[in-house]
Amino acid sequence: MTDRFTVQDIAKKAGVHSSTVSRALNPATRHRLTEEVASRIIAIADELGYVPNGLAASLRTRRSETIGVVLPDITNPVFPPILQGLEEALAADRYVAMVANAGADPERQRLVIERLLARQVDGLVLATATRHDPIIDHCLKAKVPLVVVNRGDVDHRVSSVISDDARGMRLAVDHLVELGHLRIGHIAGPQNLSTGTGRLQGFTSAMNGHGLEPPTEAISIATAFMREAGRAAALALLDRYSELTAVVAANDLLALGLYDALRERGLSCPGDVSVVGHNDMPFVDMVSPPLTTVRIRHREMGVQAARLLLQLVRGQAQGGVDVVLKPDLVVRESSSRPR
Amino acid sequence: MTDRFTVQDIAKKAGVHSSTVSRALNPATRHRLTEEVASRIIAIADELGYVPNGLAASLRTRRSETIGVVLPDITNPVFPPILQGLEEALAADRYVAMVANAGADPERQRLVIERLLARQVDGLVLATATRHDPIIDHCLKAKVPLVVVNRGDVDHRVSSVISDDARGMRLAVDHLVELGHLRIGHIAGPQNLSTGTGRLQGFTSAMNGHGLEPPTEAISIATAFMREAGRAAALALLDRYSELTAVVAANDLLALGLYDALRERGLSCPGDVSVVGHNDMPFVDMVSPPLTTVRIRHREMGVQAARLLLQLVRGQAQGGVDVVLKPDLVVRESSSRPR
DNA sequence: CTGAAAGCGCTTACAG
DNA sequence: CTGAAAGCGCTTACAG
Repeated sequence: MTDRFTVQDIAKKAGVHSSTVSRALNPATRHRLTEEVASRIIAIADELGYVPNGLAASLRTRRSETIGVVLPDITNPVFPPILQGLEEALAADRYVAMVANAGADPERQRLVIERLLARQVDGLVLATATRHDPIIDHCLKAKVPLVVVNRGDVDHRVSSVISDDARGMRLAVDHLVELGHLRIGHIAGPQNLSTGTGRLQGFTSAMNGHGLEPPTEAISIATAFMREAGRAAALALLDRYSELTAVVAANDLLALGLYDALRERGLSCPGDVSVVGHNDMPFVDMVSPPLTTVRIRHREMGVQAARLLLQLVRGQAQGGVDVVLKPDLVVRESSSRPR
Repeated sequence: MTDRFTVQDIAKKAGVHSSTVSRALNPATRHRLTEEVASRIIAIADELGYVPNGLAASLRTRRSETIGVVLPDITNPVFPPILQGLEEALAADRYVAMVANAGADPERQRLVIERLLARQVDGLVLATATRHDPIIDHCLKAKVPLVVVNRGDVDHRVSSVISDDARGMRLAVDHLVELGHLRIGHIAGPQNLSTGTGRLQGFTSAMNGHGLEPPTEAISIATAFMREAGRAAALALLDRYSELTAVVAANDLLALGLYDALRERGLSCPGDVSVVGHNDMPFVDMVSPPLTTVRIRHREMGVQAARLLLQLVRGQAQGGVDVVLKPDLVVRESSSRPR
């Protein structure tokens, strides 16, 4: 923020008033000026390399054209594509994203959101939402336009972009049942996240749809959507439900943790245990064996979230809208007929 | 940006002047007030849920406490850890990152940077820099504090945080030579990027250090640091230098493309060809075979970049400083003795 | 220790 | 079609 040129500088050079400069530089008001005056002003601005002070403009117009994005963990490979889609759709409307990695701690998340609000973001995208998140209440009270992405708000107080988890789990279970599996386990995600509960419910009802009733020991809940937590949950599962011939993991990271556990127990995949993941995150086609998984279009998720939010910001839409993306099954080599 | 409370509102409630409110709310000036007045003001601010307008403050103080981060492609797995480190170190100083995905097109990059400057970022982190990047001149002319990350500026006009590529390639080549390899190929990165040239030079001099002179056909230059470009460069390399027993790739994405090419040609790794990558990006320990690679501490890279930039912003340092990170070799299963 | 005033750089009703 | 004025919400020399 050094000594840049201002509308005043240009006004002086052009021999006009600063308000005229402002009108000339704004495409929407340019037509109200004499052609000659407008082009003279623009020429001078170009010559000086004038860069408008967006802060001053925002203070006056009360729009910052900035969106805050709150992530729990940017190194989780599902978020970069979401961010890519978000950023792309926002940029098309000259919006810019302020990205903050807030971790899983609600205290820290609240602080991060406070900072974004202090910077006058026009709206917020939360990828951190838990099922009944008090932070959502907080945002709602502050009347910030808000969209929740990847994870939904069970109370439907807010717009969200999520994947159809019931469908995703049905695809996974149908695939395994078609291959001949009957004793299928599930490594579930944390039950305070909608993706955790939604996929667990989806698993159970998909099993029921085939007349199968998974025993309680078939379900192992991981403490986090992370590889290490997946490994721990998988070890427990393998120990107490050793008859299983296949496992559906609530996401790919958990599936990779399951791979680790299988290796430790000397079990082969898919020989001893077939595995299906969820997300189709980058590079799971390269792991050994290449992972069969449910594909979610994360980039699209980001694009939709940006559109939803921009409509909210402009008052062109109401909150409480859910965009539900349709996932597909990608069959690779981690699933085969049971022994 | 709705009707929030302002210092005026608080001043009225407290029966003081707005400047007194400002002083009470700023920890650095609070001590100049009577204990009683200060705490009364703070209590009222808390009660109203007052959130200061950072835009107005920035306009006045000429510091936005915002840093612009320009990435070529956030879905490239090296960037999330860099971003994580950046964001973490910035947040510690109450700074926030505006992240823009600019792609590889210089025109678009320039536009993106212009937008960030218009929003009055206090500094810029560029992960997009080419070896002699005109955009760096542009930023220098605009006098924005600037740090280049991951890729260096060959002209040393600007501070950068990079990895010691000569050392990295030496580690890779030494490892292969120790295993008994003599005919080693190199899949190089684009030669307009410092990582492309630096690693190619590093490869050649490491080979020379062992009295080996790689023939011209041992080097294949990829058009981009991407898996598909790696595959294409690898196919060309395998065709024209079929005697090779090992390949060093300039990064892991290229190595994965090489894996694709080996599979297509019916060659095994490490049986027929040993492979060493560069970066140790997430999950290359899970691919088949687990990739031997040079580990760069990308998170640390982001942390250092943030520190360097913050010093620059505060005038506590000059530009033109290079922080060079020391990489290590991680031996996995893609490298073994030659047949 | 506190107040009153000025000003950061824009935009936009209001005149003419 | 253009100008003059006011104001967005802060902070900070300057008084007293």
